[in-house]
Amino acid sequence: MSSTTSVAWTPQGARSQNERLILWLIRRNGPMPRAALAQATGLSAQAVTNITRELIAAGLLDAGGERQRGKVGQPLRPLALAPDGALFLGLKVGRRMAELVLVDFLGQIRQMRSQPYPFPDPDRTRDFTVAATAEILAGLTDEQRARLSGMGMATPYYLWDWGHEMEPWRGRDLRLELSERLAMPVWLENDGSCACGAEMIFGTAELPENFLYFYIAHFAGGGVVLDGRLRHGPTRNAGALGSYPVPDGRQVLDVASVSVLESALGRPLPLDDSAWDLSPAILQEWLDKSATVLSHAALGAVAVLDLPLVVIDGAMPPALRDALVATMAVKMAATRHHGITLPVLRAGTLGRRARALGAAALPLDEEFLPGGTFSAPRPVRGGHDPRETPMHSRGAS
Amino acid sequence: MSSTTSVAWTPQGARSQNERLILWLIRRNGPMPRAALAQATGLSAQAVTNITRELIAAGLLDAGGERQRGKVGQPLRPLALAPDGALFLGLKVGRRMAELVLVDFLGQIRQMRSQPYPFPDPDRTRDFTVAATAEILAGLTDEQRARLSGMGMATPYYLWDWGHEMEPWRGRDLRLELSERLAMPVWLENDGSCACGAEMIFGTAELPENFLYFYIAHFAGGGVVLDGRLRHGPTRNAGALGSYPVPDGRQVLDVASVSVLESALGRPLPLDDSAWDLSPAILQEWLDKSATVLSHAALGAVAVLDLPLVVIDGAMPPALRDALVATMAVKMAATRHHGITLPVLRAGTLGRRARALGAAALPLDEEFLPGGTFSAPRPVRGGHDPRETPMHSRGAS
DNA sequence: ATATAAATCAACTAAATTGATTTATTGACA
DNA sequence: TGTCAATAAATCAATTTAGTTGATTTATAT
Repeated sequence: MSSTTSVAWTPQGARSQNERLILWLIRRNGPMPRAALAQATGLSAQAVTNITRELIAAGLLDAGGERQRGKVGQPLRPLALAPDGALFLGLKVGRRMAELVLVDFLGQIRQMRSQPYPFPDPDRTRDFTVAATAEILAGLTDEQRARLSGMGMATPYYLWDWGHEMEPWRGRDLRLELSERLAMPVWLENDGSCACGAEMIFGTAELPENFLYFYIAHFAGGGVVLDGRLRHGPTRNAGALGSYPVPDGRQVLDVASVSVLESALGRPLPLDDSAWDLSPAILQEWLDKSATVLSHAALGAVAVLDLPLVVIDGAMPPALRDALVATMAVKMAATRHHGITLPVLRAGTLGRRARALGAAALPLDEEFLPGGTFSAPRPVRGGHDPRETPMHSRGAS
Repeated sequence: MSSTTSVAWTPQGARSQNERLILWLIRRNGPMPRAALAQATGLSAQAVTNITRELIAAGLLDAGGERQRGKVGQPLRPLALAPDGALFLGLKVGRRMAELVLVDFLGQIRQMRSQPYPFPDPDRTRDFTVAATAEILAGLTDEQRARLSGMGMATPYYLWDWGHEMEPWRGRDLRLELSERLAMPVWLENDGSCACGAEMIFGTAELPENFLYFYIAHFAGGGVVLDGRLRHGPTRNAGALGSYPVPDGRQVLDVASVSVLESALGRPLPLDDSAWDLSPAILQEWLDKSATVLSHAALGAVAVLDLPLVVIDGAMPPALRDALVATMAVKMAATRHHGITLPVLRAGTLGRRARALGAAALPLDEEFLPGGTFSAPRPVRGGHDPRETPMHSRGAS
């Protein structure tokens, strides 16, 4: 017998859920008139009127858009997300650089601060974050500060396993420390899953309900999306694609990561979007081996989960990412795959920015997305669960 | 942007959902008093009173159980599932035998018919099913016939790929044919997923919310359970563990199946629960190789999905199944698994009966389980979705 | 006899629904 | 070109579903 810890439905819980659903539909499709929302949700026109009235009063939706005429009947009045409806901070802690971004309700980056380092250190990362946050907050109006939902953090898990310099991370709870210093709720999620979440929420391409996502940076990671929801798993370790076992007793991370390429090269690669100067032989060998293990992992995931799409993104020049996708397609077709349908392969749309954007999406998810779209953990501060508070109780602006 | 086709919540939809939740809790925990149900669901005692009153009137719950005294206060009056609340037919079509069972609301097998064959043929399977169903129906009262929810079918997918004798299955829709001949709704699901669903719904061991399930019979298959729900995937091919790619360019089904063991042996093995007479050398080699590929697949699934448990069951003597579990545990620990927590391994509790029981659970899921627990497809007959009809509209018996 | 806890009764509330009404447009016709 | 019916969006008013809360009844242990 399996234990399903479902929770009962109540009329009281419905409103908040339906508010989130409407915001999500507009985020996905762009500005929508109320009639289209009624159709998409299955709710009555009246219910949509009631819900959107409150969302407009709360400053989350904007009804001021151009009326759409042309068809018979009253013209459509599209409702758009209000860019200033909420603001979010996103912190990415990487192997060689930390990055803090301020993102608005539409996913536009409004501010950005970064700090490169030879290796990440918890104390210095905390100090950088506190200082950079203070700087950013100083530039906001009172109204904007009141609408800051919180901060999300994206870091690789098990950092301390990656070298003795990273040992200080063991046992540290930077999320808690930041939440106390900054006096705001802070969420934490694996960087690969964050990148995947960013692609779902802010990415520019249409995505199916189910797909696998690889993110290749200094480390290799990723995420799994099922039924439109990013999975995190019981111990928040789902999408640990770097740990996926591949032939020869190795794992994906032993082969397909930028750190492997840097080792072969004997020098570090640029941290910005400038071109990578690589010898063709080294590049080809890395591409070949990486594509082999990644396609092996992709096929395994497809056998287990029946996924129609695999997205590949990473902190690398777009041309290299596209070459990796192309090589994977060849390798995958050449592997025995009786009984499974080969997935479509596609490059991601966010590249280097994906992790910080995904971090910022953690508080957005918690407050504004329908149940578990991005599956964020509970925040540190406060005993109350924001999911239980309807958005209109934020009050009109 | 990912597309989430969520549906809005309404007070009207809540009742049916909460009825299912309460039935599920009692199915899982055994007879429960109303107070415990209120606690488990988060609903008020009054709401539980209202819901259970209707479920009792509909003949699905039985309040006649012994009062539990011993604690201070009014004694507990446990509510139990009514065995005759609903009946279900389950059809398993295997490589060497078809089996039809009649199962009651508690999961007890009340009737069973079987037909062995050298290989399955759609016409003969259909005729057997129609005849056996008529026989079973003839033995029921009118009341019982009215409470028959429908039939579920468990078959391997892509049967026609397994030999030219199975070619007639290509393009056949036996589900539709049976639904028309029997004038009842018929559901279809992969046999490995059915076995997994049976373990969830009728199994006797406590299971976590997330686990992987292997079912080793003539073919190898399985299922994945996430958040207490069996996944089927966009094209109903999730849990295709037989197609999982393993080292040496092979797949799980090339190594870990009873058909491989029969080939090595040069003769078929018994279809009932009698002991298997195997040479130790052949057995050991099969165990060794099978355990290797299964543990490889299990580790991959754990990397992607963060699963704490792997269940292994199959159509084989329990001792052999247990030996397979033990061998897998050794292999898995010996594989490199940096960054992942090894799952617990455990044998299933249903063995040979799992597939037919799981087939019968398909209509049960559709009508009585909370949303998508077993993720059954929609039935063939009728335009209406039984999920939208509250159970008490079935009327009192 | 009293405290305790289960279960129910009665009254109230949240958030939908349905049906009638208002509003702004297109397209037909004088 | 001006007027009016048809159309469809959006809103208003009343109703329904299915919860909740607080008071009451009931059966037990101490």
